[in-house]
Amino acid sequence: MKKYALIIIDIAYTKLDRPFTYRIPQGMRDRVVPGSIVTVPFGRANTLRKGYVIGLSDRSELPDAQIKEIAELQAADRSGACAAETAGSREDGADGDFWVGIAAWMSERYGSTMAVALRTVLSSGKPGKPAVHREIELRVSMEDAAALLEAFEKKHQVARARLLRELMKTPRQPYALVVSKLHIQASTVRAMRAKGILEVTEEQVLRNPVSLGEVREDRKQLSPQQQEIADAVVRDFDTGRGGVSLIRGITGSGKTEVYIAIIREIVARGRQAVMLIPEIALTYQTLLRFYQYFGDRVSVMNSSLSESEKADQRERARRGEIDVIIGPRSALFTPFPHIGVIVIDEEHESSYKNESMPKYRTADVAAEIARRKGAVVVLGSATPSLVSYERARRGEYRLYELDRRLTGGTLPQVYVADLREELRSGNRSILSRKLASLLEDRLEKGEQSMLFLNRRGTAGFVSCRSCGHVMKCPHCDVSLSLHRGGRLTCHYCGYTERMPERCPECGSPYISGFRAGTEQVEAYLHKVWPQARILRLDADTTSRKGSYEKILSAFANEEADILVGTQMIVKGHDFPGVTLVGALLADLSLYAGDYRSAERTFQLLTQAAGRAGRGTRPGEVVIQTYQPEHYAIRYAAAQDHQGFCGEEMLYRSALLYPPAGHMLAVQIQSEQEDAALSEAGRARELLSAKEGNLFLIGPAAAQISRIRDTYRFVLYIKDTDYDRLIRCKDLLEADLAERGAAGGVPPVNYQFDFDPESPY
DNA sequence: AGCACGCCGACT
DNA sequence: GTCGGCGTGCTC
Repeated sequence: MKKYALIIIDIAYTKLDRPFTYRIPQGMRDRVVPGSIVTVPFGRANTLRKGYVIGLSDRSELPDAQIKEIAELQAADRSGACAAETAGSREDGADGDFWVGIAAWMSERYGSTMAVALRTVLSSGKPGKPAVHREIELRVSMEDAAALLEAFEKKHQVARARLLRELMKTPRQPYALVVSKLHIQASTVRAMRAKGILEVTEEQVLRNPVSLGEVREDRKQLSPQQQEIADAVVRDFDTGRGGVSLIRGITGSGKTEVYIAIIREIVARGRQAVMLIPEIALTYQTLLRFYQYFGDRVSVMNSSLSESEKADQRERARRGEIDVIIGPRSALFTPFPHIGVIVIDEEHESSYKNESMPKYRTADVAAEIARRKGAVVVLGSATPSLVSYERARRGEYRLYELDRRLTGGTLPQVYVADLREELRSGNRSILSRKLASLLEDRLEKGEQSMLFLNRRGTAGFVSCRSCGHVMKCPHCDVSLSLHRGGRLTCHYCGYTERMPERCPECGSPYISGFRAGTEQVEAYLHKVWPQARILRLDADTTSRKGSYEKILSAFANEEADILVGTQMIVKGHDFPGVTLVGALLADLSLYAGDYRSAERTFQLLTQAAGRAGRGTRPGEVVIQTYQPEHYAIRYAAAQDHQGFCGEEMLYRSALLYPPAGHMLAVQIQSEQEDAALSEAGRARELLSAKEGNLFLIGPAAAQISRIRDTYRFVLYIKDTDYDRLIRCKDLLEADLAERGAAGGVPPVNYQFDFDPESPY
């Protein structure tokens, strides 16, 4: 029985990201194992903090007096201490070690702290975004505040004065923003709070749970094509060949049935299955099909579950009470005793890349878990990501095709409407003549249509019609967006202010928001076809809990003729009554300003086209664009994924973008612009000196050059060898640690993103 | 992330 | 002097 435990404290701070030795109390010695989550006294004040056990030891190099004792064993989440007793399996009893190993692999591969990686893996929570949002609020009148301010200034209490002055400008502000911007210590806030000058409020951050409606579906027989794929994957599992299989299956080709067939076989062999779905696409139809086969041996993880409910699911999985878990990205870390298969549906979806640290790609972590467990991975999509498709083409993944619709329906007829042409012939409306006439036709026939606008974000920015001044966030380099109730909000830091009556720049009263979007489209449609029943789906209409599902099921029940929305309407849902889909401005997503914008546009348009004609009637699609000759639009119209990939790869290869090569984005942040810039320059120097012959770009200011008064610079490193990029990351980290010891580090922060999927 | 330690200017 | 605030170091 080991006496000591090596523990990583749950603080996302590089200097603390190393193991600390704690004594295990007698009564806990048989239960504390790697992967255990514990509470330990930490620091001079012995404040109780969460920690993760990463190893055990008999003795310690430190004098015994310096070692503290573990206070509490919080959870034996991955302990494996009472794991299934199946004999002969090599990973038995070491499950905690297994997940600690995965965390270590992730922290090395993606350049995060061990604490953050362990948090992601062990508690299966949602790292990064806090569950509570703290705000500081002024609690005295303006007169009193002015008096206090004067008093503080007289006493040279500069920190308090700074904070008070800021609160007098804006009485309520996010805690994190204030503290970082004004260099205020927590103790200062606490002192002022004790005096009753301000109050710190905590708000629960709401998540929108998905509530499910009633649907029924019958069991289906697999087609020969489906059966063949299922058999091949199961064979890979049986022979121990393992690996990743990619299924390219057009919408309606029955990918879900293939997943179920594979999972059934592997579950029958005594192993468990993880079924991953994109964040918002958990459809009742999918769930029901799984229930039909696995009954109460299947469980669902979704964002509406509380932390304790999630913990319950994990516990059931660990005890072997369930065989299948369905859930988003985080369900990957479900502590099954013997994972046999991991399925990732709609593999190309962006929600599979974690946007906060560690910035992992789900398919890659899944492949690593599978490799270590002797399991298989199945990826499925109608429009596989270029990364996955290229790996399949190179033979790293196995590629399978499902190219027939099960319903026997034909592929939709796609038209491209040239908006320049429309303008030339005097049509200035949002609808091309083609789309307008088809829409008219559907309304007459009583069939349904979907119109979507692929713009990112919904609330428009506010600008002055007279001088062109755009309302911007004072702390971030972005424009503010107009929300309900006439408030302007910053999406990056949460800053809000009232919508001004007059332009702050020129005083003109003609300042207003552009709500150019779905609302405008809806109004236009209503004007032209007053009798048409229209539903609208965007961030505005779905801000209330459950309204997203409500709108979609109303449309599925044919309670409306037209559904207008942003890209969220093209994901996942199955509307048999829809025979017409219109992409109103296909170009919009082409201008996102990063190397993946063409790919995203192609995927979006192809997925949208797939929504038409899912029932028995054939569908039609109209893509409206100013650039009909752009290859993303041409190939989407032709529904030609392979063709698109071929052309896109030419471009990626020429510039060594992923998947032709690998790219590491090094983000260097500081509140001092010059410090960030010179640090970034230093990083570049160091890399070219030590590694040499690297493809370096920048440093340059990030696209959004300032967030929360923190300046952001990016340095890109491109190379064909991923491991070399890891070496670069290690090099920078080591240099930082070395200089930290010597005490010569400017106040900068590094963040790494391997093969970034969104622009910086 | 917190908290103690030590430096520096204002008030008894 | 010493009270009290603000920056710097250390945490098994």
